[in-house]
Amino acid sequence: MDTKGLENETTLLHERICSALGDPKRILLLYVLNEKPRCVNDLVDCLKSPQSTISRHLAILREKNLVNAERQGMNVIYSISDPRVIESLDILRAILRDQLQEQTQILNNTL
Amino acid sequence: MDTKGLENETTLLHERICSALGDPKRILLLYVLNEKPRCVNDLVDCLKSPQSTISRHLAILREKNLVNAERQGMNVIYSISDPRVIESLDILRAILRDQLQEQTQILNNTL
DNA sequence: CATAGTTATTCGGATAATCGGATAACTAGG
DNA sequence: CCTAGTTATCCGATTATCCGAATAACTATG
Repeated sequence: MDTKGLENETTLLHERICSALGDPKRILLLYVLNEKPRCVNDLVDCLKSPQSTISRHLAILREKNLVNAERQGMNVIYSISDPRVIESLDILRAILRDQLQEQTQILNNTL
Repeated sequence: MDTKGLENETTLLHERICSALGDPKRILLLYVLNEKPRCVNDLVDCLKSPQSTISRHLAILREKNLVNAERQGMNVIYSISDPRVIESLDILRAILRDQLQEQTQILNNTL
């Protein structure tokens, strides 16, 4: 098999997208922003984390083009740039749900 | 909004699934295994990485229940346990493809 | 232009992830 | 049982990531 081309592509996929999903707060940010666009301060309130932390995570999501940042007066409004990211995460969420269900099933059978 | 429940879920999602996708070699492993089940040695040849590295990554994918391991004689055959992981990755790949296309588009317009 | 509000960046320290060689554990075959 | 082949784990070292306080940069308003 042509592992060469596939390897290049997966490396790129990781660098440009997956690495951004490698932190729980960034995943949460994406879901919160999926509800509606918000400014940084709102996100600070939502996630109850220091502003520098939020801003840094937003910078990473911005680098990967997963969110848009639009200045409105003093605020910068962040929004999801591609809803397919949520679609993708939702699939993983469904996998997790089934895994958990399977585990409790096994637990119930052994009792 | 109920950030509490969402936060718990995203934390779990990260711990149990997304963290496994946080390494380019593991992503590649998933795609290679998606073609067909393979034993560790085959994967070592495919990825051209030391056996200990491959085995460690496989252990992580196993922990997260993203791959199955089945002993067959001297070999351990690994396979994808849930094709939806690939489905999810393919969506991210599509996003990446569009991003790249958009970038080259911009590049062409400025020339 | 001084000030207050908002956001971005810098910084050092702490934690976690990854690597590959070495070794151990396991399995089949002679 | 001894050996060869396969896979898993251990280990130290390197590298990467994350954190939050402090600070800088930017924006509107008086």
